Amino acid sequence: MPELPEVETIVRKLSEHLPGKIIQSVSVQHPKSFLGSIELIKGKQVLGVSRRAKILRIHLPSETNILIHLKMTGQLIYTDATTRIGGGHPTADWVSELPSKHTRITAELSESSMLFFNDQRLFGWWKVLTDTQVAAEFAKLGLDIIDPSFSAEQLFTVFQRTAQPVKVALMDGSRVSGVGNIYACDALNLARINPWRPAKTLSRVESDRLYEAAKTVIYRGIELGGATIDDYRDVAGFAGQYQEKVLAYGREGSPCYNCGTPILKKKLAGRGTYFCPECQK
DNA sequence: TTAACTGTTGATAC
DNA sequence: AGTATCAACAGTTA
Repeated sequence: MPELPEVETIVRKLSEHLPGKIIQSVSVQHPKSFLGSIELIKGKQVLGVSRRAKILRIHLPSETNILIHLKMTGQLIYTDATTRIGGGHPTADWVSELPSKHTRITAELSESSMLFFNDQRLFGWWKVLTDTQVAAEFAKLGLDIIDPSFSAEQLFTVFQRTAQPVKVALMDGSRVSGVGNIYACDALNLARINPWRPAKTLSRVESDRLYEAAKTVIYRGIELGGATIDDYRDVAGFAGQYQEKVLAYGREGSPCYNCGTPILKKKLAGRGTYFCPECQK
């Protein structure tokens, strides 16, 4: 899925629509997708929507929350009365056909609005948790790479502590959150660092360069509404734009923007890794 | 036809 | 403890 920019794009849109709405009913089409009690969220009014790492959080009263992870193929699609009238909230054509074969959860909200959770591969989930339980979940995560309280210093410390390839360390959510495969490949290309370099061999200068590069590509991803390689869609069902601006990811054989050398694709820790053999030595 | 691939991350086994 | 591999699943591509 959806890495940090994709989830952030969804959070920003849902924040315009959901607060104030009442969850009138929730129907679960696939039991594996929903953990916890529907009764705890039914009739509750949405207070807000936020994000930590790649996890979306719907805040409800009484210290109750819905955490949502889209994993590889999850989608959250929002519709309301203005969607159908064709007013201020246009949606992709296929959205009117929902629920679809891949719709796993359907929530009916007040004011004729709906929230659909589609997830082809069934890795994603909704969990109903208390504030305390949410805090426990989040405690396992490293800070977001774009969190203002994260720093170049902290990233360097993360790298110093492991001999794993720097790409693996960068993508390890228990150390630092939000960087998935697409943005990791692009950040390393922008910083001109080889993905296989043992993390602890990076100099402070290189680590800082990677930190800035990662933030650059992630902010670019947010500005462009995320990357749609295959399944990711925004809440209205439309594709993002970052895939058209990728630096390395998916660009096998195309010239590196740094030096013109064709981008290679190899496997690193089981993940497709795109890099430039010349400037990312 | 079959095998390998896919944006995630937890569990498991060294 | 740290790290590498696999598995969850369905669909697409080679």
